[in-house]
Amino acid sequence: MTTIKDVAREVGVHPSTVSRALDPARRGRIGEPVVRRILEAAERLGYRPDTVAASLRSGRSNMVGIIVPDIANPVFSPIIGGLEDVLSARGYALIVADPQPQRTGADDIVQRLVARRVDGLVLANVALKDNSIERCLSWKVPVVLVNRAEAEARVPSVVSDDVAGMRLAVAHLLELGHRHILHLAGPQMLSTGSLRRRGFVEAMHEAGFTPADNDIEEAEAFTREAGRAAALRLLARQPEATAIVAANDLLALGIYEALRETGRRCPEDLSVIGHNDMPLVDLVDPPLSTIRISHREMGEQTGQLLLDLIEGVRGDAPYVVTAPLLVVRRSTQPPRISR
Amino acid sequence: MTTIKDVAREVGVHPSTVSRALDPARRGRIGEPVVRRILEAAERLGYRPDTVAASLRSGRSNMVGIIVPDIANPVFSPIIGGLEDVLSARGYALIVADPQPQRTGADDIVQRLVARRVDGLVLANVALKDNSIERCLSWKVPVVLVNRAEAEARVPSVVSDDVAGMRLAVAHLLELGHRHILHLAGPQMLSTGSLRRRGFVEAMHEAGFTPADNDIEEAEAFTREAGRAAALRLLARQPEATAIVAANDLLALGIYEALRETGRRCPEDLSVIGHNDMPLVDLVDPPLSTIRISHREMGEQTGQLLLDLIEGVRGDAPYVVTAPLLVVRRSTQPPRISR
DNA sequence: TTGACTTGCGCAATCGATTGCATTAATCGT
DNA sequence: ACGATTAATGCAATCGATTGCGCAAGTCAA
Repeated sequence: MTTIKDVAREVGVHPSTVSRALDPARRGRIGEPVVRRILEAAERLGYRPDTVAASLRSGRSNMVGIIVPDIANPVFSPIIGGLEDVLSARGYALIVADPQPQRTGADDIVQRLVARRVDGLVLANVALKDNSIERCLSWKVPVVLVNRAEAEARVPSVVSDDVAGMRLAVAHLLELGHRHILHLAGPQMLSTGSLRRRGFVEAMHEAGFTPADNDIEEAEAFTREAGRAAALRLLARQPEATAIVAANDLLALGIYEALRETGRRCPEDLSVIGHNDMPLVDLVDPPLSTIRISHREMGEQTGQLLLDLIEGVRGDAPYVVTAPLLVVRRSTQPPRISR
Repeated sequence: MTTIKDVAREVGVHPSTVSRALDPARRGRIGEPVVRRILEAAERLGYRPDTVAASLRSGRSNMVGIIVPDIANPVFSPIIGGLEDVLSARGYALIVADPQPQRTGADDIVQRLVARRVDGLVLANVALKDNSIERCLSWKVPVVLVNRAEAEARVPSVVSDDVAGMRLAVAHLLELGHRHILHLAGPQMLSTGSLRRRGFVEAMHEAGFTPADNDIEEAEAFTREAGRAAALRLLARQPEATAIVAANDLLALGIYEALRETGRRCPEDLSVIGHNDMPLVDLVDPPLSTIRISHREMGEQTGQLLLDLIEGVRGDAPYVVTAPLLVVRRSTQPPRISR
């Protein structure tokens, strides 16, 4: 491994000069011909700056960490992809950490990442209350939330506009002629779960309806199985309803299973609309109508925001919302002529 | 941030003593009571070792990098998940890098990761020939391939047993009574593409058949669209066939589309079997029979292997294959009574 | 010509932990 | 009881780059 000293010796200058010449930002203070010779020598010797040594002295590591509950989740993986994209374009590396609940708490992970001197942190773990945020705040490490909001907006976050999304879903069903619309909500301890529930209620209100508590059922997790179970409860309670809006595609697929089990058909007997537009939901039977969210774009926005924060471009804590899109497929249709 | 010096001063010993006391491996050389006092003080002061400083001196970073072509790909994300799992359990952090073809070559990424002093590298980029491997070899950084094999087995790799998988698929179709079986192959520049094609041919041979070149068509990418196009070509050429084994689930779904377009039905007119068992293929119409591969497990094995390599536990370059599993759903059934 | 700046670069400290070697104190064999 | 080990800890160099400060030469105005 050739170091900065080797280059310095080769050119006949002091290492510090090499350091400056190699940094485009400080290159200006060095004479033009010297810079050229240094660049040339560095190239020739195959010099690669040692990021670790640089971090130690400068305090910046050019690394950011992201904490996700499940890397393989189709919601989070595109977020990671988008994030990594903008990060690497600016020379940052991304460390992904997936807290194993049984092994170590999420805030221990924050510690570990901070010990690695990450310049910033992205929190994608969706639990509404956990103290990772406090940890970051107390350590003064730049942090942004993604796919998750915080009640007191102390830190910036990037989320989909759940109210707008729910508005789209409700408007679509209303337009088809549905009047009795249910909501299969996600876990209320999770950010998206509660946000979307609120979005649903608000959207219904705007349309002049007042959903009863009975019209909403909460699934215990964002899984097909939990969706199936909750749908069974909900349908037993409200057999007259003609449509359900689910807080998430997985829950919607759970509804499919519940319908099959109870001998109903989608969309003839019940319209179902999901949320997220995850891969392949256009191929299930029936193809799922849903609200499309560009998670990759959310990841990109998160990266931009975090980098701005790290590099001090902005001091405020913006709350970025990305616009959702209605995708109509075949799981929604007008209700049967009723009564 | 409290450093090792602070702890030393607090306890009244030399920093080096603290360093040793904190490392379980070298703790033995330090007196028991001193160790206790150091541990206690470290705890009380909230000491966190600075990983960066340690890396600089020791040369190890406790980080490994993984280079993947697409983080959001349902094949790779569970691999990353499994890998991260075993890595973090042993105190390693995982950097994921996703080479943007247009921006920077994959070997540039290798350089960047090496500059960060990663202790090891996982290559998941599937192109059969690229020189990342050479880079790693020349830099002597431990590397293992995952979901990809190399002709000359210079470096260890973890792959699914494609021959066994194809054997399962072929045996299943044979057992159902199919005799004219086609293969929709993946791109042959990709490791899985060529391995599975070979697997198919070999499995057919073992069963006493000799697939003609005409029975195999290569898709240009592992995507639904490429699968559809290739399936169209293949079906036009071999309208008499009763079954297709696809190199991958996405291709199988592409076949579904081609069938729909040409007015055939699956499984009545043609049986289709995929490969990977990616999420949700049990919900498409019809539910896809496929070969299940545990990508997460592959990721875990990769992690183990890499750590062993890094820590010098083993010097050989093992070639780990994981066993695939046949999952029968509804896209395969006995052929119509023919002739 | 001189004093005030500016420009270009060298000097040396520094970041925080690790580690080979040196040193002191305690233990042992005979 | 004394030299030889052994055990426990201190010392100081080191990893490779960054950076505040300082110095010398050059520039410019008066």
